[in-house]
Amino acid sequence: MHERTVKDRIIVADDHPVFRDGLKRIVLKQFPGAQVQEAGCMEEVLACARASEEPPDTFVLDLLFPGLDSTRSIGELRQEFRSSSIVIVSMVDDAALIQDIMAAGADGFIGKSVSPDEIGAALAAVRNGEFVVKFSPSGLVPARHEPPAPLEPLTPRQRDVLRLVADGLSNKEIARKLEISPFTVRIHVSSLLRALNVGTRSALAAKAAKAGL
Amino acid sequence: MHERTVKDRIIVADDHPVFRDGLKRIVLKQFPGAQVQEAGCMEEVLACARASEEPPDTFVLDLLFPGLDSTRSIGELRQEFRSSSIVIVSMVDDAALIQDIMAAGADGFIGKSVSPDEIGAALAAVRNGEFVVKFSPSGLVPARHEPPAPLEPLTPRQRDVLRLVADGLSNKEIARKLEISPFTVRIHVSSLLRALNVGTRSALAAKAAKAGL
DNA sequence: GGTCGATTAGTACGGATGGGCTATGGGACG
DNA sequence: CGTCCCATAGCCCATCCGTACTAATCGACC
Repeated sequence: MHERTVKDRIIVADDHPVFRDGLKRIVLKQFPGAQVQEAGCMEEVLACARASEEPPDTFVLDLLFPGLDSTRSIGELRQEFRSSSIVIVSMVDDAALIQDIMAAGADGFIGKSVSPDEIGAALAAVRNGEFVVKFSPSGLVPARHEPPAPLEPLTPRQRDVLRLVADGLSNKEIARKLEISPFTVRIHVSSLLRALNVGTRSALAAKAAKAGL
Repeated sequence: MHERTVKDRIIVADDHPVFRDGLKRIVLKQFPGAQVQEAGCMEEVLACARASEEPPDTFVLDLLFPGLDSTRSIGELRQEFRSSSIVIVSMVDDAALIQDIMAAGADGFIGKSVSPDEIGAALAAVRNGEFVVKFSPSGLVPARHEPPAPLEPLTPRQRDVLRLVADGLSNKEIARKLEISPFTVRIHVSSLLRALNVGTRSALAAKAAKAGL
């Protein structure tokens, strides 16, 4: 199928220059004579790919926009360049996302946490007709994102009070600011202590501060 | 102040090998004779940093875990290595996050989308004593450094107490933990209130939490 | 209409907090 | 040796904090 063993054309796309450089070096090490073209966005990728009569041999693409747009772009790329290899390199290693990407027509998925040598090997494998999914199963980048969550079940007034507690104001000061009675402020503070499951006003303040107010 | 012009020690940390390689190359290009050590996680960073008698000259750190944990780690690093430069390199360029990071004691913030040359220039600027924040392709913003020095003049014992205050512990509990008298704890708390120029224990907790303690 | 939750307001009480004061011992620096 | 800073410990006292209990108003929901 591929007679052209002399000069591979490989497009490397990543919006982060440093990473793009790194990927280019990996590719060149793996395919010494290859013609590597760089792109910083999807438009550049398409422009590069269409610039030549012959389709590129391999796309090495960062997940520019982690989301549904990506799978869509991959699908379109697969439509237009049926014989090219498409390898996605990405920070996130969410199993569902990977499945979507492979289903969209990618030939390989490689996590950025994988070492350069392994990335090179994976590229070679894909170039060889294999389908490769390779990322860190350990849990180095589980992309956890819970900080903005714990303030959800609070009532609007509770959030008002919490903000001011986090500023270090006393109940009396908070009362003046909100134009309510200090007694009422205490009610809210007490309910906040229960709601956030802490025992002191200071823990409340710390928790609020850490959660981004 | 720095007589050691011959051999800088620079620690480059990023959990993504490819990016780490790229950063290392940038650093070596900017500081040709430098001794560059690589780390893939915070533990390795600390191990490297403590391995030598002399503190490292510069830390170049990826935001390993985008979130509050990072500011905390930075704060601790700043505590332990007062004279080192700390430069954070990160994908995200959220203004609030950057402010938190600088407040936690970093000397510079650089987005990964910035070109290698500009990253090198920024590192040189920081090495030169400047504070640099650089992310959007637009420009270089020298950071002001009055507010970002909140925890510097504290005594070790004050920091001990502050950490526990930020956890929401009462004076009595802190006394038990530190095995000192509650009266003594109050002394430290009072001094902290004056030192950090706040009026309440809660403001203390919030400030400590924001500063990454 | 009845019930529930959110918000408001109050009283009473025990414990925690923070300022001001004094005092001792150990290092560091000159 | 004197001085300064840090850490320790204690006392007095005014204030603040948090809980418990009661109670009124309002809107939502059944």
